[in-house]
Amino acid sequence: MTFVLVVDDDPAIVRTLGINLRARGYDVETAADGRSALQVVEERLPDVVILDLGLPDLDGLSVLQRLRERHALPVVILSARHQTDDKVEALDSGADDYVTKPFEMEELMARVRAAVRRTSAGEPPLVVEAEGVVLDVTERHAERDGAPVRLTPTEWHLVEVLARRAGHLVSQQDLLREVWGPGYGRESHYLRVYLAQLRRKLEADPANPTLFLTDPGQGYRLVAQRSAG
Amino acid sequence: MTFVLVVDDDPAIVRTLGINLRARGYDVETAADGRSALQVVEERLPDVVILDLGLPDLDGLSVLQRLRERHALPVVILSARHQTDDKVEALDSGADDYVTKPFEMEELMARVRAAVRRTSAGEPPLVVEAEGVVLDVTERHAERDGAPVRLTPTEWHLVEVLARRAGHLVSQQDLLREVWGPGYGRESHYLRVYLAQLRRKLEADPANPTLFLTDPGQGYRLVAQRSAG
DNA sequence: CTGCCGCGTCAAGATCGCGTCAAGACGGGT
DNA sequence: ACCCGTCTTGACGCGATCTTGACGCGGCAG
Repeated sequence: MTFVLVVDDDPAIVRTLGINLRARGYDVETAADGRSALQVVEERLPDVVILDLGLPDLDGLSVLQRLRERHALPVVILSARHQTDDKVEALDSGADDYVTKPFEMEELMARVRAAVRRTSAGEPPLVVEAEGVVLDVTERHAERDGAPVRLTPTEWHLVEVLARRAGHLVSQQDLLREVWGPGYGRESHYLRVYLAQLRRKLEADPANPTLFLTDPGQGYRLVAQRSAG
Repeated sequence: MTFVLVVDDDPAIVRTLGINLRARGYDVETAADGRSALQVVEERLPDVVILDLGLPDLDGLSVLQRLRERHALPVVILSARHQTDDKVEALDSGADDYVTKPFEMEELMARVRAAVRRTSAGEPPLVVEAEGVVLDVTERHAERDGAPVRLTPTEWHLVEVLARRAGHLVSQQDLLREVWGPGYGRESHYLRVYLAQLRRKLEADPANPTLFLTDPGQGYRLVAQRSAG
């Protein structure tokens, strides 16, 4: 999923943008000042940044430059300043686009799409590993002792949810809701069937699982470590 | 030297842009209609195109689309139409930027600089190769065992998205969104038809594909290596 | 000791997704 | 206006996958 960082000190704008972006299937994080924006970039490396120039702490331009020093990710400037000089300076500082407030939501969305399309970063790899078993979730590739193992779509979906919280307990309800959709939550039946299949395919001894553990009455956990992709 | 193609039917604009661009060290060619614009692109392959939407012969949008069918070069739209819908449509058709007339010369220059910077810094020519099949995405030239193969615009678009992540899984949703535009994502139908066509044209044995692989329920992947352009 | 509940297992029928083919719609070029 | 290539849409068969039901086991509480 494409991950957008929205940086603006106006809560109303942050909110509207958040709603619209999420409605279009983006994952959204927000920041109200330059400092936290840079922090989010370091921690979560967005696919695209929408950046307001008028921030309380740092000048928007210096945020842009700091950002450009370390990352190539696309930046769309969103600013109340409509002077030509401002636009030129921002664009020459590395901005990919410059939109003035007030703005049309649809246009901004289209410009964000264009910016993302150009770089098309793709998803960050998610790989977990334990006891000779490798689960590359983004590539949908599984191995046991070096031999490839085929998993079905639903099995992958389940593995994905468990792998995201590798090592931690995931409740049955959460699993059902994430894999089968909202409206599910009581069908623990499904989980039993699929966990059995996953164990049969991946565990050394399916009867005594060490990878996919059951917390009776609670949920399941995947005992594995995230490894570099 | 950076080579700019200016397409506009208004001689005054062409002239002003020409002067300003040349003063900044660009090599400039002009065209007054869509037909000659496409011709120049074929012959001299500009680094960037400034394209007016209101042309006498062809719709500016179709020029853009035709251009996109064969080349990845950046296009900055310059248009009198300032409706949001027009902008959205152009940007989603592959435009890199959209500037409305009347425009500030300095701003346009900055946007052109930004467009050039992005692509020149960005992607090298994209050529993938495997099992006697060569796919030159930037040049839009395909070969199987030395014999040229014709691909349609949509087929190329699909190949381009797959080739960009050669060897990696690309989800059905990503493919649909990138090729058919945002708003698509559930029409896996299209993919089946087009993948079948690509296999028929490129695979040694279309019934047992080795190039365009299916991950059932997930997406497709192109098994090929990037080679020098 | 006994009944109940949640878990794991297995198997069978229903359903879904993929590949294939072909007909109609669309649009550009002449 | 017509022709051609391309894109969209529908139908079909087949194999893989999902759902569903039944059963046994073991822990726990009464």
